[in-house]
Amino acid sequence: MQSRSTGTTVSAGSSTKDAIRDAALELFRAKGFEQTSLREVADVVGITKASLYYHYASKQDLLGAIIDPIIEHMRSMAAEVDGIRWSGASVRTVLRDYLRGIVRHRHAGALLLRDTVAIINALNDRYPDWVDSTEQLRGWLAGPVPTDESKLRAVAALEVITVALVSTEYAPGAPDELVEGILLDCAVTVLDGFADR
Amino acid sequence: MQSRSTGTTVSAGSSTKDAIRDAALELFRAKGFEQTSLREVADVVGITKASLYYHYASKQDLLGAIIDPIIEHMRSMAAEVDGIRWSGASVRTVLRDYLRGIVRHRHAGALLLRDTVAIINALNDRYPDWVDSTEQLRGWLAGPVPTDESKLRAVAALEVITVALVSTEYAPGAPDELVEGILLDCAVTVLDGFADR
DNA sequence: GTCTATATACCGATAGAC
DNA sequence: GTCTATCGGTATATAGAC
Repeated sequence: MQSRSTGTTVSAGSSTKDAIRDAALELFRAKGFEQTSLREVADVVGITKASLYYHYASKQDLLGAIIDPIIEHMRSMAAEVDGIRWSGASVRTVLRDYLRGIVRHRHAGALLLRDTVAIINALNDRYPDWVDSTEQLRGWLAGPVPTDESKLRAVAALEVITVALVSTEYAPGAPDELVEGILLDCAVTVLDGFADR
Repeated sequence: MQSRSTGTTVSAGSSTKDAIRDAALELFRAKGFEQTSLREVADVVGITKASLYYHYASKQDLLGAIIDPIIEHMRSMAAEVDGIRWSGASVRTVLRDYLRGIVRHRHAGALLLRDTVAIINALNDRYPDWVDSTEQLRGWLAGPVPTDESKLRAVAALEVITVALVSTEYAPGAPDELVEGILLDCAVTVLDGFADR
């Protein structure tokens, strides 16, 4: 659909469309979605705003290209959890899988975490059931007989997971395996109320 | 500076200036700071946009009136921590005080948490050293000899504390004392790596 | 203190030439 | 696929009457 064409220097082996997406992610993360104009994105890429519209039909489309993968990950986790019996072991497995996906989509996740209001406002037409997904996962983690305490611990555990999104800022040298191990331990501990190692 | 004047019916025992601040906080929380226009705020209060500018010199001024108290709390915690020797007991005390302040400024805190990028962008002139404050608290919590693990655990512990900002959404019936007790336990546990109760 | 009216600027999006 | 030019809308902020 997109010919590799002649050896133009848009970006190392990447199309203009991808270059726009990458530049937008960087700017959205630094300045926020609403605070970033498409003119600024186009300037970074080296094209005009009108050219950008050739590749993306709207600003929401561009945001969708960035956010889609991590939203899909969250949605699939919520669906998967529906058929899993709650237990100490399955809780750890679910949190581990969730954490791994978060790490994989780290950059988009950091945007989603820090600019939640603007992004949800812009994309609640595209993802009408995203809030329900997060709610479902939270409810499952709180256990079959939720109490105020187990609900709060579930929220706290998910909050701990999100630290993976910004781990490179605070522990730049730590490899992903270490980050995943520590945060999974923290999240499980928060849910249980005591460590099980 | 602001005469109580005659008994006008601006709001129950409150000035117009306060009514503007309260309406703005509610709208900013629901729609985000940048997504909320001063015209909308003025409409809720029942005045025009021009009248609003009589009370607040700019949109940033209005945001500052909302955010100032919690920023000041964070700054004072960071300053206080500078003279405290790090220990298991002092860590718990600091986290408890921090958590109590967060609960006290819950509404402004929830705005700050969910619209971080927009708010920091709007107010980084007014609070040039706010990021340093949070960094200082985080560094102290990580202990006298920080490792990648202790740094990550410090970030995670502070992240757990922020759950207090949205606790009323997920555990509406829980009293503040219960919320504070649970979250303090979670945060301390995350920092230690095992419970100490 | 509140109003109407307006200045100024930028935004997202489109039209149409090349 | 990229450009120039522009439309329609809305935003913050101000001027000046009452």
